[in-house]
Amino acid sequence: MSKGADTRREIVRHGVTTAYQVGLRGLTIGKLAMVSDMSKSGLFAHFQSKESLQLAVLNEARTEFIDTVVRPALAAPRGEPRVRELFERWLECGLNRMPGGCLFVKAATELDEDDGPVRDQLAQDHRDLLDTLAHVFRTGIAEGRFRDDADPDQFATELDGIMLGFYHSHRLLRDESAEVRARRAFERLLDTYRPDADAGAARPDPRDATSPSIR
Amino acid sequence: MSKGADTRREIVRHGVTTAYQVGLRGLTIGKLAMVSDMSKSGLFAHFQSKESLQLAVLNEARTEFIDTVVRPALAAPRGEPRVRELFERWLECGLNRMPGGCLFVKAATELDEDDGPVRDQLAQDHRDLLDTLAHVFRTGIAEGRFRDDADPDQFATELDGIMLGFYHSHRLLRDESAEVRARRAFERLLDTYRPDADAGAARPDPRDATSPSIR
DNA sequence: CCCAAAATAGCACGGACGTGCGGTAGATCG
DNA sequence: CGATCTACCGCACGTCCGTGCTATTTTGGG
Repeated sequence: MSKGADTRREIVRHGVTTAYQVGLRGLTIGKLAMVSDMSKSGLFAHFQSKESLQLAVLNEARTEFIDTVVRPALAAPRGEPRVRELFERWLECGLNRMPGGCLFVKAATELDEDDGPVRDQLAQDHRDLLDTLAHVFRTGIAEGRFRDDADPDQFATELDGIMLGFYHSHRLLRDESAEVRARRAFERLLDTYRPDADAGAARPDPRDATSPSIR
Repeated sequence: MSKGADTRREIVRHGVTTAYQVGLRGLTIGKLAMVSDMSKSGLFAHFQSKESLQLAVLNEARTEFIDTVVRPALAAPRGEPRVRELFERWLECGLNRMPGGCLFVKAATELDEDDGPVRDQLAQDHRDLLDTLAHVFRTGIAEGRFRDDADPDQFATELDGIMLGFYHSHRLLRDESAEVRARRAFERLLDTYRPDADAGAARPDPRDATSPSIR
C-alpha cells in the first residue's frame, strides 16, 4: 500500500512543476505520464478523473506555498516585520521559485468562467490567502503599528494587486525593473497605513455602506 | 473583394467576443466557425493559420479597447480629470463591457511561457498601455497637478496592479466589493501623488540606480 | 517461497483539434 | 449574357485528448 501512495505523491509533485508552466488546464495526462516515466493508463489509475488530478495538484501547490511563504512569515515578529517578511517571501517566490509563472494566477484566469470543484477550491484558496494577509495586518493594527482606522481587507486587496502587477511585468513584459517597482509600491502601501501618516483616502468613507469584511 | 473582407471582419468580431470568454488559446477554429455560421474550412481560408487568426483577434480587441477606453479619456481635461476618466472607463469596461473577463489578462497568463508573434504583440500592447498611462500622468505633472518628483512609470505600474487586483476579485472571487476596493486603491494612489501630499516612499530613492523610464 | 492483491502497462474508443485538398456556387466584370 | 474568379463547403488526414478494459508485472504478508 505504500508504493502506490509514494508514486502518487511523485506524480503530483511533477504535476505541480508542470502546471506552473502550462496551467491547470494545460496540464495533460499524457505529458505528465511521460514526465513521470509512466504509462498514461498507469498514471490515470491513481486518479479517477482529470478533475481529481487537478485538485490534487492544486492542493499540493497550496501546501507548498504555505510552507515556503506563509508559515515562515508568521514566525516573524508581529506588525510591520511580519508583513514585510510575507511580502519578501512572496516576491522571492515569484522571482526564483516559480519557473514558468504562478500556477494560481494562471488557473485563476483559466477557470474564472467555469464552475465546478476546481474553481471553487481555487477561489477558496485565494480567499484564504487574502484573509491571512488581512489578519497579519490586523495584528499589526492591534499592536499600534498601523492606523487603527485602516481596513485590513483593503490592505490585503491592494497588496494582492501589487503582486499581480509584479507578476505581469516580470513574466509577460520581462521587465527588469518589476521587482523594484513592486518594492516601491509596497513601501507606499505601508507608508499610507502607518500611524503617523496623513489620512487621505485610506480612511474608509463613513458614507460607504459596504461591510468592512469581505466574507 | 468586398464580400471576403466583410465576412472576415465579422469572423474577427465574433472571435473577440469568444476570446474574451475562453482566451486566445481556448479560441478554437471549429467553435468559432459554428458561432460564425460557417464551415471550418471556409473560415480557415480567411486566415492561413491559427496564429494569424489570433493576431487578427488581438488587434481587433486592442482597437476596441483604445476606442472605448483610451481615446475618449484623452478628450478629458488634462491632469487629474483625465487620469480619472481613464480609470473610470477602464473599470467600467471590466464591470460591464467584458462578459467573460479580459482577453488581455487571459492571454497574458496563457502566453507568458511561449515565444512567437502573438506573445510579442501582446507584450507590445501592454507596454503601449503602460506608456499611455505614464504619459497621461506626466502631463498632469507638467500642469502641476501631481508631485513633480513622482515617477510616471511607477504610477502606471501601480494603476495596472489595481486593475489586475480588481479583475481577480471581480471574476474569480465574484467579490461584490471589488469595485469599491479598486476605487479606494485608486484614490489612495492619487492622494500619494498630489502635490501637497507627504512624500513617503512615493519619492524615488536617489540611491536607486534604476532608470526612471522602463523602456 | 507463494499467492493474493495492488500497481502498472497495452490497447482501443470516441471526440476535438489544426490543417489541407477538390469541388461548387455565387459574385464581378467584360 | 457568359466567363472568370472569389468565397465557401464537404471531407479527410494525423495527432492528441480523457477515459475505460484487460492483461501483465510487481509487491508484500503468511
